[in-house]
Amino acid sequence: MARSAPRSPEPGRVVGPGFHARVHERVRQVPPGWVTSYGDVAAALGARSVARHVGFALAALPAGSDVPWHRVVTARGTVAALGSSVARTQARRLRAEGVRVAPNGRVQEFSRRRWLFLDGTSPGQW
DNA sequence: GGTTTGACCATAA
DNA sequence: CTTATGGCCAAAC
Repeated sequence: MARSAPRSPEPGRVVGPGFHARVHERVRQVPPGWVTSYGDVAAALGARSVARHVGFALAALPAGSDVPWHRVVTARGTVAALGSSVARTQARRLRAEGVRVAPNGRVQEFSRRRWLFLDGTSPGQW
């Protein structure tokens, strides 16, 4: 049988083997010009409480990845880790898509640009 | 195979 | 507004 089939988390659990891959897949669904939050991605995967792990999964992305990680901000609509090199890259890439980001990292009209993953399966629901 | 490293969120005071 | 706390664990080294 499959000697290294895509592992899945144990029943009742959201995080587990392959978690990073599932996070990346979700983030790929966010269209240009839209943003979402770590917690929203976590909720789409089944549990808001794992928002932190979504951050971990994005931090683990290799440079040059096709995952649009820059479209993921905090639940308060601000760029995370402000001041860091990734934050500056993120703000630049967002502005390039027409998303206005204030100098303090706040995404303007965040609630209006927030992508909600309504197309996906989210057991957790809102 | 144990240790290290990570970009969060809700709530309370 | 700030600080603290509990929730959460894979992947790379």
